[in-house]
Amino acid sequence: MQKKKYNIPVEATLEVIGGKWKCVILCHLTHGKKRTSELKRLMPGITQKMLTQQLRELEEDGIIHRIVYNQVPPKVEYELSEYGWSLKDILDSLCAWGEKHITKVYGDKFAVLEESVLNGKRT
Amino acid sequence: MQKKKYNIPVEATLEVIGGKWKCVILCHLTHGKKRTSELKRLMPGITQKMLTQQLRELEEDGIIHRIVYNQVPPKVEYELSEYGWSLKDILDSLCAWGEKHITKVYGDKFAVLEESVLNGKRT
DNA sequence: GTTTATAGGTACTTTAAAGTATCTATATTA
DNA sequence: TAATATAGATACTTTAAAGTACCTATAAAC
Repeated sequence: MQKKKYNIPVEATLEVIGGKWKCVILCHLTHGKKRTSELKRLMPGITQKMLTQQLRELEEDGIIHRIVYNQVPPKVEYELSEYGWSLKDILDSLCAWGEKHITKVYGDKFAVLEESVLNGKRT
Repeated sequence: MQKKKYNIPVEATLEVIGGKWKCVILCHLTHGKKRTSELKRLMPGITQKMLTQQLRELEEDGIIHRIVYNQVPPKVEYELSEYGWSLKDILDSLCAWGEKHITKVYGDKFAVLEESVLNGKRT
């Protein structure tokens, strides 16, 4: 494997957990293994395609494990790998900062979680 | 200000420090205030436009301060605000994980940092 | 025999992110 | 007088990320 050159180590981290969805997926997985349909419910804004795409990439990077049950209808579960668990502190602090930030900006403990307005734009 | 709805707090964090450059800029600023030209040197892959654009956004979000010296040629410095410093732990752990990941994947302590190959593609 | 649930594939399109090129200002230096 | 350094603006283009629509399989339930 050729060496990738980074100008600063954080670039390597972002290559693995960067993007719109990966941190969100991983945060959910820190609360235990989840099957595909659960993840979809937890992330109402994600599409089927993006979900599987991101899961595949995380799997390739060794961050999560994919557990396939041989049954119909299909059942697949995802869980953090041991390597994925090494991201726990990062994920927790990202979540914690987000909570505080929401409080600071919007005044409330937490901006209302409604199943509407899932398109990522301010209402 | 209307309330933005997040499905999980980490989304709020990503809104502030997500994207290709912001974490990199902020990591550099954790080592002290930097003027524009310094940041450009530290991030050989970034363009003038992206640099100022990201700096503006970070400033708007209250993460950094822009200090303008009234002289010619112009001198402008950027530093983390107090609020920005609240991201210190996140930034440090992102960097630390990146270092370990590079070691794991590429075997070396650190993939060679060369000023070439800055286009973000594997060589 | 049609519908349901589950997990996913794939081609195509749209949108957002990022990059390129060219422009500004002005005191100082050569 | 022309070049230099610095920080930035702006219009435009390219590329990458994300989204849409439609397709597969199969056992069980209705």
